[in-house]
Amino acid sequence: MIDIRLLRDNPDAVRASQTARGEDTSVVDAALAAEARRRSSLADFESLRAEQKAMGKQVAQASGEEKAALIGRTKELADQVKAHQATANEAEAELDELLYRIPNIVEGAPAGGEDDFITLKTVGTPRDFAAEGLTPRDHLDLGEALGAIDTQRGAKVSGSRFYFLTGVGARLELALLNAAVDLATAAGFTPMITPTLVTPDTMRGTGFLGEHADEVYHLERDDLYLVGTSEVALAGYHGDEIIDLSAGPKRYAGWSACYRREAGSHGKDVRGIIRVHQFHKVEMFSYCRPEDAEAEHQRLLDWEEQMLAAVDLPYRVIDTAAGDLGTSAARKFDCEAWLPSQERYLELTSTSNCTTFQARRLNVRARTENGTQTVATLNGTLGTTRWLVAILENHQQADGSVRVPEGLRPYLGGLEVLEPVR
RNA sequence: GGAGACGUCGCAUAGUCUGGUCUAGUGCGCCACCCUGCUAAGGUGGUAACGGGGCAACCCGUUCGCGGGUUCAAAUCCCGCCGUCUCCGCCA
Repeated sequence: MIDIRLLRDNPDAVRASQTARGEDTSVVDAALAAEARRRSSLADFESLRAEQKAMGKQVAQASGEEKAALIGRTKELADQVKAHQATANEAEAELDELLYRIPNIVEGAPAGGEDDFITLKTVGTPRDFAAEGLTPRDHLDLGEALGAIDTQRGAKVSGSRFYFLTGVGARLELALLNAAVDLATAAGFTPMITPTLVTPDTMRGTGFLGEHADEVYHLERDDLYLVGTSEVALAGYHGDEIIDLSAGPKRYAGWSACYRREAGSHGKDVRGIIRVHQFHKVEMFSYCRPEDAEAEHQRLLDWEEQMLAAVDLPYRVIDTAAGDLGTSAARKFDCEAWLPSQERYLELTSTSNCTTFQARRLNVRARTENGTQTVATLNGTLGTTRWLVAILENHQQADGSVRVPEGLRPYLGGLEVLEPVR
């Protein structure tokens, strides 16, 4: 939720943000009008309520006929109070509904849609397979030969977009995620294993029940949602709290399964484990003061790049365009690794600066010199199942084996090469 | 699944039976000042959040787990929900 004061003081900034995202600006005026209605109706209610309370005190002290007369008068007042309270509540709900439809204010992201990103840098050079006289095999070919990935049985057991990681595949994922947890721990993050089922309030607070509600699994009988990322649980972690940021940002590294319905992506990335309904992820999450958020965003990006370096992948960093930002994000950087089999870049990490947007709805504040202040939240990826795709493809060798990147070897008992089993 | 107890301003607790004197008391902690040659102890005052108004001092409203209801008036009475704990049952 955006800051109502910003809307009031500088509606043009909100309009500009909406325009950059390619979204409707009329909601801004509607929200302004609702805010004015809320304030006036609230003022009406409050003055009546004050009067009622004052008279209540007289009633308490009076007795006999005097009391009966007073009660007669206060009855009428009580009805008025009730009516005005109802009006004020309606105005409040109306404003809330409108505010909820305004995504976070864009901060520095390029305007436009999905294709209008800016490439900030490119790191490493994609292998020249042609020069090596090789046609790169895709991750599923490799994974099946290594006995690492089984999508056939995944589909048999759970349907399309499900898979088994088997043998060395399972070990490789654990190695990657453990390396991510270790990197995060060394950087001062608190490792966390989080709930993957959350309440509607938690899900709504993180902004995932807006436009992207279709992406989220919902358990009807229990009214719980399966999270698409541990960001959800970590954002809710300090919900309704006043936290202490005097010693710097609070940083958590969440390890969890993630669930996505992938509605609307039929026919896209159907092969292998690029786009699946369930995967694992280590996610960085940071609570910090709003004035520190931009610098923290850079730090998260830096840790992501350290992780990519550890698995030795060529990648580029892009500054996502406004129209491609999530509801909660003010700015987003993605790291995309080169995918040899498709000769394109594939998103491996994504770090968002949500400024105060999530924290406002979740009611997370910090104490400052002048009272409390809504904090900023940020998140970023340190490792996911999808990384295996890029690791297998980029480190494949002519004989079908796969070189284990240096950074993962300690997590695989020193194993240097994954050998085909057939 | 069954039964019971509980949920109050950072923590602990009073208040709920018997609605108005609750502007929610007290202790601890914390902050400021005072006193005391150190330390300990003591004294005085302050110490929730959110919203609205005001240059400001300050004023008003909301919040006693959440949501409804009764009433002129609800921390207090009624209903529903959530959470915590204890016991029983069932299952691993």
